[in-house]
Formats: sequence, C-alpha cells, structure tokens
Amino acid sequence: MEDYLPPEEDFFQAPATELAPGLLGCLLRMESPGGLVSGIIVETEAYTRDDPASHSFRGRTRRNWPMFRGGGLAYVYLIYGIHNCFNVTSGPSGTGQAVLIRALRPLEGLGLMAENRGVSDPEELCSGPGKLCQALGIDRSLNGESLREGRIRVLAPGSGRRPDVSVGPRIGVRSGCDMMRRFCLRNSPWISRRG
DNA sequence: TTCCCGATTGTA
DNA sequence: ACAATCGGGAAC
Repeated sequence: MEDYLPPEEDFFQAPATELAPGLLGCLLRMESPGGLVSGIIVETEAYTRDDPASHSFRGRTRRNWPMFRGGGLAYVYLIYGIHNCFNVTSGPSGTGQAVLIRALRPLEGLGLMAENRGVSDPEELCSGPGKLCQALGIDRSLNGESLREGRIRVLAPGSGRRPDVSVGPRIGVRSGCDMMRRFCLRNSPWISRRG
C-alpha cells in the first residue's frame, strides 16, 4: 500500500482551478464514530468567486463563509434538502474558492460504507458527491473544520508522480456550464456516472 | 415573510 | 422523466 502524508504547507493556498486537479490521487480519510473510512479522490470540480455557478459569486453569506477563510477547510452544505456535498476550500483568505469532491475510489472501511449507503456494490459507494458523504458519514457538523487536523483529513501520495488527468464541463450546473472545471483521473471506473 | 430553485439521487 | 425535501438568498 502506498504512503500518504500531510500535504505541503501551501498546498491548499493554490487557486481552485489548480487545487482541483491537484487533489486527484489524494486520500480523503474520515474518523467516523463507526470506524475509519477512506478513499482516493478521483473526480473534482473547481468553484471560484468570478463563477456564476459558485456559491461565492455574490459574496460571503451565512452558508458559504468557509470559502472565504482560506484554503484547507471543509465546506459542507445541504443540497436539494436531502444530500450533503463536501468541498475543500482553497486559495488565500477572502477569495471565496472551493473544490467540490465528486467521487472516490473506496479504500478503507468498505463494510461500514456499504452499511451507511445501504448498497454493497463498491462502484455505488462513492460515485457521486452525495453518495460519498453518505458513505463516509460526512455531514454539516464538519463544516469549517481544518482538513489538516480535524476528524476528516486530506493526505497526499508520498511518491510525487503526476496522475493522468482529464478535463471537461461540470455536472449539474446551469450557469457557467461552458467552463472546463471538472477534473477526473483518466479512465477511472470510480467516477460519478451521471453526466 | 414569501417564494423559487438548487454543485443530487433513486425510482417509475 | 420525476419526486423527495429543506434552507439559502432574492424580492416584496
């Protein structure tokens, strides 16, 4: 098994358009009440202040404040009244940026994930932003927590080889749908199906 | 305070 | 194709 280490000091300070592809191949690990669960990030989307599809487009609000507190925090919000979505904040403080984590390759705690999701097919555990939150047990109590020292952390692969990344338009957004801001590990079978 | 609609998912 | 379900944010 490969080694995963805390990222470089300035890793999360990169613009979301750089951090989004940079997060591919990183490990997302959660200390949940039921046990340790983790997965490799295989699909991300970048959201910035100048983007009409971004929650930060109209400035700081009660919901999006983590996007304005600098990189390396969790930004978790409820979508459609049902599902949680997990973001990694990015960039310098005040800039309003985040990276949506859209899919993982499940690595540790698959039994617990299956229990949380109510399905056993490994490809159905984390292949979508709402699915991976349910699988790992991510909810809004994590909102604003540090991803360096909190219950949920991002770790970078020890070997620095750059993964093969594909770029395309984002999923499920109306405005800004022309922006090429969705990043995937090329040919990964673990990405979200819907597109 | 009302009203519209969303960075989704599972089912018909 | 469509409902579920809740809260953010704009408008009144």
